[in-house]
Amino acid sequence: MNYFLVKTEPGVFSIDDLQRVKREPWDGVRNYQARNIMRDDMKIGDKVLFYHSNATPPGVAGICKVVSKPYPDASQFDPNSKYFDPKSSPDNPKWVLVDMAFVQKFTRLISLEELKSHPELFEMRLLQHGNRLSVMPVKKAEFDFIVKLSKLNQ
DNA sequence: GCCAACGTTGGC
DNA sequence: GCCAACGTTGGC
Repeated sequence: MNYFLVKTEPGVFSIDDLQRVKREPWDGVRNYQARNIMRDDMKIGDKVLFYHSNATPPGVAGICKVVSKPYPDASQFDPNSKYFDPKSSPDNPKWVLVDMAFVQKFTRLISLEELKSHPELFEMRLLQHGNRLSVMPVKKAEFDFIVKLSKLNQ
């Protein structure tokens, strides 16, 4: 099993939204590196940290999991979507996604500040200065450590 | 709202 | 293929 982290702006789609709808196509990713990770590395059953970006504070809000194989992101073909890509076509889709399903909302948000305070997490891609990738791999040890943090009172 | 860090685009 | 201009991300 592999582990990952995905970013989302809670004003657009939050962990509460995922809990409500249970399952969601992870659409709108328009970065080749992030796409390749979804397409090539994510397998059904993989666990994913659900990160709230552009939030106050930003941080890991819970866990979701991969529940589909990669398939074309429908929003790329929709001229009314903000994710429309005129250079893509159904014959030759540029963008793929996987479906994510709700697993758990943490009882408390693990803020970016708190993540930065733990040497065990210093190597996380998320914490590297200037990192903007919205889909990234996470080490099992890092994943487990963050889950453990979520169970502490602070 | 600012700005650093990048990724993308397009002229040449 | 280079590279300047531009756009986006995301913390602060």
